[in-house]
Amino acid sequence: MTEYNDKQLEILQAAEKLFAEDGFDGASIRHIARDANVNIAMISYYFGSKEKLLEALIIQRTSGMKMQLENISREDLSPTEKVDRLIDLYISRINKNKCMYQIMHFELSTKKRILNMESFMDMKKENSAIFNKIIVDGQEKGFFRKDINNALITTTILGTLTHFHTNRFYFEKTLGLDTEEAYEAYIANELTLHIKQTIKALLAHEN
Amino acid sequence: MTEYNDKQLEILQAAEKLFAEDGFDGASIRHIARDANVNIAMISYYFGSKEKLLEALIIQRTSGMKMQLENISREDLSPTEKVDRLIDLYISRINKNKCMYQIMHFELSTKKRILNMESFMDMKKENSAIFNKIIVDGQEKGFFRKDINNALITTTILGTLTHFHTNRFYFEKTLGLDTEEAYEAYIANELTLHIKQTIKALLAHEN
DNA sequence: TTGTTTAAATTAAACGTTTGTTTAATACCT
DNA sequence: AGGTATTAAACAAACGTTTAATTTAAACAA
Repeated sequence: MTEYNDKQLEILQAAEKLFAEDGFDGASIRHIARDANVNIAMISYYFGSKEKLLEALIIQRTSGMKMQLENISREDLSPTEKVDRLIDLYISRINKNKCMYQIMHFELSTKKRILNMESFMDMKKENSAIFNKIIVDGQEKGFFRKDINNALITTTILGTLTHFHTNRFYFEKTLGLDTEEAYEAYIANELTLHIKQTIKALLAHEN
Repeated sequence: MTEYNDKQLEILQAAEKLFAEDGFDGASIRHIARDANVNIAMISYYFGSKEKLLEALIIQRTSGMKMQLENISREDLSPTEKVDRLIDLYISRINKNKCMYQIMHFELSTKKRILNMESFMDMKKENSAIFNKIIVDGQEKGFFRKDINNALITTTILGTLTHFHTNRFYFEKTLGLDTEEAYEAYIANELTLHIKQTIKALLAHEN
């Protein structure tokens, strides 16, 4: 893990906020520098370019996920409990890094961006492999049915979660989530429950 | 519905493609004009501004959904069959308007944009209401369980679908979807099946 | 504790592009 | 002739990046 000094960390933090709010193109170097209380030139000086700043940010924020997945995998829990824990992990992780995932979502949808795709995809593959191992284990032990598409389970979890966040404004209005607390609480309770219910219904045997 | 002449339609089409590829900020007026074979000034002349061009595009492309939903609602089908049809509709609609949904996803995640949010949300609410009516009908007739969060069902459908499209590059690599046809086929078969399976498992009684 | 040296940090200013939009002139068509 | 369509050119503003000069901080020698 690369070490960053205080100024660099401030730049990363300001960049995270502004990239998420305004998008990569919308957020200007000058704005980021102003928010981070540094000179514009410092960003090129430390990170080389705007693109490389984004790369550094993504690497910084996405590391550590693999270890957390492995911890769950190793714990002494039933497959069903493990799935619960997996969902909790995804939700808390996306909640904690809301901005980051907004940016990645943003960036992934533009075809042109280079964005060190290879290393990013490798990370995704590793995480998926651990997740898949847990599901297959549950299938072999007879807890989960086998006629399902394992590769798409995380897609449904992450998709539901991300779609909720992306349409935050809509849900705030229709569900009456006036405050930040109400919004967070809805995710922690209703949304979490819905995702667990959905995934477990899919995995459960039914003849 | 506003009537557009040939040139205006060409502009809208080029804008749709480029907004989706490069994002709103990333796509320049000059690029759009070049692709549409019109002078740069014509875009301001016809649509007023870049922002208003986006608004016109979204309104053009999102109209008609309500009617299709109502058609399904009115048909003489079992609640379970209706849900299947609803999912088919969402999938085909997003598939047909891939670019459009990419743009909207893009735009929804930036806080600043104005984007006629009110009328857009009204449309979403209307669509959700029709969807919800179908679910509630199925619940009252005893086909679906009642201890689920109806408001989040579309979130899971659309989220799964959108997340798959957003991470297209990842799935192409990991699932070996080399060609456009293979990608489309995977959506039409596996992904569609997965979503139907998931939603029906969630809705189904199990005691 | 001094003065000197050296590299890193920091700055203001300027660079060359590109941006969205407007203007003012011209072409087209009824 | 008269209104719409179309154009090339110009506009000011904002963009990411670089430069060259200055400050800061640490290392070292006397």
